[in-house]
Amino acid sequence: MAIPLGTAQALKLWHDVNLAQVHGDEADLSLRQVTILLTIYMEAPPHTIRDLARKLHVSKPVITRALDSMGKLDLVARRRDVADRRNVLVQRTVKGALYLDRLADLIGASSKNL
Amino acid sequence: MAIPLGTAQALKLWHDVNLAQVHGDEADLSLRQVTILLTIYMEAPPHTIRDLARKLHVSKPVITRALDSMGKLDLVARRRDVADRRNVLVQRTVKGALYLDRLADLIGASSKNL
DNA sequence: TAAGAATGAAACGCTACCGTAACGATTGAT
DNA sequence: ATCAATCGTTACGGTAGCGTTTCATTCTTA
Repeated sequence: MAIPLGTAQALKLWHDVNLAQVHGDEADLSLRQVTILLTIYMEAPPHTIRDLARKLHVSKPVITRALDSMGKLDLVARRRDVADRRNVLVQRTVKGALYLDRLADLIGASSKNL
Repeated sequence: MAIPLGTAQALKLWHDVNLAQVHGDEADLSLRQVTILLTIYMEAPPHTIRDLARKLHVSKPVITRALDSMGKLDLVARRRDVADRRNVLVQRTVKGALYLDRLADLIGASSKNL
């Protein structure tokens, strides 16, 4: 982006995207959940519960529960680490990728009419 | 903004802002709540519960409860309409304006390092 | 191999949100 | 003057999130 967003533009962008999310039929995730989802998809694996908790400065149960919820929605998947069976590796799914694609589209589209 | 956001940029922006929100000590509002707050501050008054509900495509109790929560935080204020005492006019507050200022700053700052 | 550390999950109590339905207050119409 | 319509709120039952603490499993190391 060439020009950083001014106050009014930033708020309009935020408003438009949020409004579309509220309108839409998508499951609307909590702030923490989206952040976790984005971290999983934007940073390089492997992602363990502990790593995610540390990155987001939240407790491990927060991550576990968020993965429970998003797992039910097929947005992420869990897998035991075969090397160290204490670890759980969080993995991406097709539905999760699609979800973020749509989110990105929404942001991109909203950014066009500022 | 001169150049609309690409997929990776959009998601990075979203991630960074959300992460800052999760880290921060601010009360993190729900998706609906922020949307309501933004609507109140960006669109011209008067704002009634019914209008807000219609704009966001949600039921009136959702608005009432969101105003309850945000009212406790002094982010918005309620006032009876003197002309038609059935109506409640939703009004802005200093704290609400500051909250959105900080949000806008966050978005603006994040938009700089894309 | 036995003791300890580390990991993720489960349990517990709490708070808060949602959708639907019912309600009191106020206004407008007949 | 009533009766119906409108407005916002409250009540109810249900779901889901949070923080903290506790637990079972697995690995490490002494």
